[in-house]
Amino acid sequence: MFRLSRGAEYAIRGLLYLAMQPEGKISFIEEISIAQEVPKAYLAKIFQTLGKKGFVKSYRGPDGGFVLTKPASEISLLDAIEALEGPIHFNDCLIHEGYCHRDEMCPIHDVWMTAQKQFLSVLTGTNFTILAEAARVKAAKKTDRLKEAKCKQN
Amino acid sequence: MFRLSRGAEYAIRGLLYLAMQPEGKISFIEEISIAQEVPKAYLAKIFQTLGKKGFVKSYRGPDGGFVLTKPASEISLLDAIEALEGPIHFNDCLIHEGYCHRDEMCPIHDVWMTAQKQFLSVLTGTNFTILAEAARVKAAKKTDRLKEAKCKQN
DNA sequence: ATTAATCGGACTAACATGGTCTCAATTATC
DNA sequence: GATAATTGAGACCATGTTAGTCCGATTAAT
Ligand code: SF4
Ligand code: SF4
Repeated sequence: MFRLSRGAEYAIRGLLYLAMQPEGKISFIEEISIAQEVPKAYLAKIFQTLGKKGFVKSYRGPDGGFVLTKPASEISLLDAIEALEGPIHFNDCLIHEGYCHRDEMCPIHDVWMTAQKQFLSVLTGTNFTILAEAARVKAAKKTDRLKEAKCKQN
Repeated sequence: MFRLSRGAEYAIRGLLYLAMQPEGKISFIEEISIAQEVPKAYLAKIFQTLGKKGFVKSYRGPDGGFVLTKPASEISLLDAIEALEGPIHFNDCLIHEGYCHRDEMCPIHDVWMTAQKQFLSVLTGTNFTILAEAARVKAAKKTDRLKEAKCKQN
């Protein structure tokens, strides 16, 4: 179906939130879920798998929560997605050479290969510092637009 | 899940088969299903939707079967896939501008946009004459390899 | 009439998705 | 030490999608 799962989408939003916090600040699930508009219970489950995969560290008890375990620059968008969805293969024949016995005579195989390669390179080329920075820029632009609109009203 | 559905895979194989036949030759389901290793009954259903979408024309009765309605060069890989799976959107926010109200402040949105654009351009850039030609080249190479191997044995 | 093919749709089993809910464990604070 | 806030683990569930099968109706060539 070529569509990002909801779970992965939420994982990305969650990690992005952490990446935008001051270094080392502990954020708890409710805070993230409200800011990023993700169902709290679901987000909690997602962060558990994110924890198991080693992207976040958790603290229990009051004032507990989550922080990133690595610098945001070392977590790519692909990492986040694959943590939730598992490895990406556009078609079965891309799981490994010879998985589909038709691949050596199949002209479609190669198309999938290049398509997937390009796709993955976009996702690996984007990490969470880039995203956090882009978010700040976009937010600034948005407030600019709002100010401008207000100006015109007067 | 970012994976091609079985149905679309079969549709592509079926269309490729038709594209490789001499112009205007009628092929029937069983023939295609054997050549392309697709479950016959399933392929039959797939060809019905392919018919409704206007890619193939059908003839009933004995000696009936299917032919392409347009030149193979005018059917892109994307056409084939979307005929079976419906339109492709990597993420909900790509359905249309504003579908996700976060898109104007979301840094991830733009990444999906470029990723999807690239992906679609690969699929639209590949049509069934290209594929048919590539198939012939690959087949030739394969028989070459076999001959070579036989040579070495002696 | 027989036969070979598509047409149309009902039906199914298995799996994936997108959650919720509950209870247990941990820990800061009073 | 009691309380409260937080994560941890996992059972549970409703719904939708996938990948088919199967059957009876229709069409047309012989
Ligand atoms: S695209 Fe070709 S190689 Fe890949 S699964 Fe389909 S038939 Fe096999
Ligand atoms: S990527 Fe951003 S804009 Fe797209 S659906 Fe997720 S939050 Fe919305």
